Amino acid sequence: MNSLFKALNDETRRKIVELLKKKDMNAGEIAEQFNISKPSISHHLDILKRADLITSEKKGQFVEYSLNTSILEDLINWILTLKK
Amino acid sequence: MNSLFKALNDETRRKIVELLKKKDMNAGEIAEQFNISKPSISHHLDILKRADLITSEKKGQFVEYSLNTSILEDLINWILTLKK
DNA sequence: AGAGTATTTAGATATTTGTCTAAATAACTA
DNA sequence: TAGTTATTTAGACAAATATCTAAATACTCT
Repeated sequence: MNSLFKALNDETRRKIVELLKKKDMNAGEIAEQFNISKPSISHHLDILKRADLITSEKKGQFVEYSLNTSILEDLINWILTLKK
Repeated sequence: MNSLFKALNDETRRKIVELLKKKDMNAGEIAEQFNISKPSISHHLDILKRADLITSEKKGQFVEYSLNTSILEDLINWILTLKK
């Protein structure tokens, strides 16, 4: 739960997640969408991956990232317990 | 959205929110539940309040805090857009 | 094998954050 | 009014975080 909230507590990472909702993208394509260096984006991707919010797959020299929506169930359930 | 994720990105604050789900509590009662100084708890309450997750009402010399679940709608909606 | 491209790792740095103690503010009580 | 209790504000500090550049790794292609 901690890693999930931590991962989403950053505007850049939330935007990455929103991008990946539309379609899978490789690291370079993701980085293009931001005015942030590639190493920084790589770091954000790592945090999202540790939180299980995204998965990655090596495709030749590219690394393709995909959204993993199943983990969001946990988040929704936590929130719903608060709303009774 | 930013302040909401920031507010929830802390174990102590999430526990405060869970406590307030059960019943309204004043600042001192909340602080009793943690091994953290009262000023620190006061700071956490301030962050939760800025995120609109809780409200406060002065009652004599006490300040009573309540959970505001309506703001959680925004959070759920954001998550649901990701799940399509 | 060597050059070029994609991505990550390492190390540095400035900012943010959670915590503390001490002091200030506010309200009750004798 | 003076003392006590409840809470917040102020200021300091260590740890965490987002970012950068430079270098390393991994893959492609001629």
